[in-house]
Amino acid sequence: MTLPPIFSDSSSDDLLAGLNPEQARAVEYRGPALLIVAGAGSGKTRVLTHRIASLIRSREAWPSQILAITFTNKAAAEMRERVEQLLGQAAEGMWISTFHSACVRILRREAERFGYVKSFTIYDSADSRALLKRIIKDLDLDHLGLTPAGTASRISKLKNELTDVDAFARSASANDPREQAFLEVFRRYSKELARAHAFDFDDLIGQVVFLFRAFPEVAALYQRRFRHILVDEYQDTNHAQYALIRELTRPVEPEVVAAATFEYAPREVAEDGSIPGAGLTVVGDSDQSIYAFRGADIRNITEFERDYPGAEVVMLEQNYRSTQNILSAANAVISNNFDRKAKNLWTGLGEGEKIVGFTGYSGHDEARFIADEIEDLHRDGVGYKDMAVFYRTNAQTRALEEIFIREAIPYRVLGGTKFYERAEIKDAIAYLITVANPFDEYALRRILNSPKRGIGPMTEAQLAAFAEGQEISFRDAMRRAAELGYGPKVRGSILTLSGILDHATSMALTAEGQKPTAVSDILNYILTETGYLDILRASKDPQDEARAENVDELLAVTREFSRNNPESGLVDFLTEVSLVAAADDLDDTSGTVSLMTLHTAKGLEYRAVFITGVEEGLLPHQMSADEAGGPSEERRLFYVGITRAREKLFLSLAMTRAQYGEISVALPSRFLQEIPPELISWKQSPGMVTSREGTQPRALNAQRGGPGGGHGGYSRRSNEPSSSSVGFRGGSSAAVSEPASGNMTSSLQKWREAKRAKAAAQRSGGESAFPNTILGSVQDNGDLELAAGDRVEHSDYGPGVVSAVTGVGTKRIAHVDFEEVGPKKILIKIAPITKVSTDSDGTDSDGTDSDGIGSGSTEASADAES
DNA sequence: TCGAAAGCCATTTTT
DNA sequence: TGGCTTTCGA
Repeated sequence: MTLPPIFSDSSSDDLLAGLNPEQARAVEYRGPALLIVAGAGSGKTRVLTHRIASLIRSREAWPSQILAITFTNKAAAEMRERVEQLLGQAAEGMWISTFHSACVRILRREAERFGYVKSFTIYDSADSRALLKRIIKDLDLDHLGLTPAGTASRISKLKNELTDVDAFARSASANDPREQAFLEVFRRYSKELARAHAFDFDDLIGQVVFLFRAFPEVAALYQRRFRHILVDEYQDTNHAQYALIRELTRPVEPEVVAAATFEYAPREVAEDGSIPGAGLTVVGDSDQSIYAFRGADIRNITEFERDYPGAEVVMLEQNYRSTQNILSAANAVISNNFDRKAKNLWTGLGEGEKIVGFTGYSGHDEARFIADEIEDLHRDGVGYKDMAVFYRTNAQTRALEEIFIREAIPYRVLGGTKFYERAEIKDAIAYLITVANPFDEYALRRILNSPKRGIGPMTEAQLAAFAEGQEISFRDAMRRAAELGYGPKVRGSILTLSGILDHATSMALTAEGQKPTAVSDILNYILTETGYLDILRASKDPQDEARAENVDELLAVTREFSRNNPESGLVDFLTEVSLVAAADDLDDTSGTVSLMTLHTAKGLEYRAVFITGVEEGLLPHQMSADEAGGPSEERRLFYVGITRAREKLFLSLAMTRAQYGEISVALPSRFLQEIPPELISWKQSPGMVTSREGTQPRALNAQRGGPGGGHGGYSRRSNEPSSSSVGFRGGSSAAVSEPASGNMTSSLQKWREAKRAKAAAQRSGGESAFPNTILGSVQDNGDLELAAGDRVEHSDYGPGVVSAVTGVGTKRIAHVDFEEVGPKKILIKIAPITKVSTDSDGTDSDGTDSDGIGSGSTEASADAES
């Protein structure tokens, strides 16, 4: 690689070139602790990489004395690359990785100190949950409201606080049966993990902290090694991670220095014989803290100056990413969080285009809008890879994907149902784990009968009992299956599998100094010998074909891995696989639109960003409503989403959304109203979609008839001038339980009156007829029963007679002949209608089943998803 | 032991 | 809506 001359200059000046004064200070400051408060898009990665390069170039640290912690592996790789670019050489020996990867590295080295094999298994959350499920079932404790997910999250929280079982047992109240039941599960869980030589995600951090505390001489190895520690996204660290950093930056006591034998040349030793603690740099932005649910403690960053007295603080407030309009929206939104330190991002990039808003009738409608805009942008020269679509929940991808496929828009979903979560992939991985870590009985049991080889639950239980009785491992029990008096078929199955595993294990063994066997060879051997692939391929289940392809894909992944890391073997592969993050499989060269959750979006940026589902109940999410700090965190999440956009930002929502096969109705998010209206140009505003009045506001996403009936805390703002000037707050409530019996003439008059009033209001309102506020709301008719002959009144179309009803459940569609506008089809559940009278003389409908396609008269609100 | 059918249930974000 | 578990029959 040829570098411009400036990069080979040994002076540090070029590292400051192009930086603003604050950034430069953050690069140059030398002292024990530095906090960089980096607003969104303020160039923190640049500052961090330049700082590392500066430390190395000035000889204040060797690359191997640098530890940089990032949030994802991708960010780590990128940072490494950028530092190497700055230095013009490979900066070998730098540890740039995530918390989890760094801890695994330490644990693998030190595992044997506390009785674990080096090849311990890493349990992801799904594995943990599966284990807990089993334990709860075994202990027969599910009646006390103990769910796998619930206990998993509670255990995770405890571990994040560095509370292990014993510590918890001390504080648990002895006379609360539920507490005791949980303790029992927790204890068993810890025991099973240890037995399987496995760590869960939280252990990876916590165990390192315990290790350091229990073995000061081990801690000293790392305290001595790392002279500078840099932590990115510090606002999302939890207590365990905080403690880990504290341990790593602790000075090494003189007596430990004296007693230790270090394998590297010692770092400088102070006069008193100690080794000073490492310098710490943390970077973060409390406005972007979005992982409190996972135990992140915002105080780690807000109280940094207290934790590290004398720490220098640098504020980066100039944004280099977004246009002013986008930034103003972001600032306006986040300023609604009361408990934050004021901070104002500014940009020199100019005003830019307005934010585009869109309100769809349904999730599909919204998706179609997005697809159209993406195509427009693409025609205007914006590459697909420069666009991203964000959503709050993974379930929202479905509608988007359907449209994207139909419109042939290349896209890629990050995270979500991950490749490694598929059953066939988990099976294959379980085989590899069984080979790597013979203690992991759960992996072994998973593949015992997969592919089907006639070893059912009965046989499995017998083997387990035999193993326990003989005090041997499950694996040994399999080897001695002949002693169990099975029929020839079962015995043969067990022994064959056992033999395959033994051989695979011998393949994986590598002599000292020898290159490890390629993972692909091991996997290929297993898949061939067990017939796993052949059986999938021969299956008549059409899904098995896809499964076989997935397994092939995994084989390709292993080959790729061996090619890229010829020095790495089976265990390294398994480690990498367990620690992939959603954002890691982002490929910048892919040329596809990226779809991801708002959480995954953190740290990324795109020229054009679509934030979808900006609705009450979704963003902010329902679940966050009664969590302490929940609404604030949701707002930060929205803020993170907004600030990912460089040039174009689209905010969209849907008035109805298919959820669990039901259609539910939503209100626009409160966050929308926090954005100054002049920043948004609505292609279709909520007001345009719900341009009707006189219906009961009702947030369908809120629990119907639920406690409080508070509609998810949404405070309606329909008393604002724009909507009250409509002047029609009709008494025609949507309370369908009391069908208004009325005479037609007067209701028609009333309707015309209302229509005039509304039109007048819109004329006088001009542009602001569709401001960024919410007019009315979508009506929910619940289970309104309609039949042919019924008279209804529609707030836009006026009175009409039902000619037929088709569809079922929430998707029932009424075919109505309106007096004013003729025949229309409307979705009963959400149409702004009221039943006026029931068909009394049994008028039968004609053309009962004329389908809506092609008739062109299907009202938009009937455009519901199926 | 296994497959199909039927009910049931949950649905936030993730290293 | 669909993924998952349970149930039932072979």
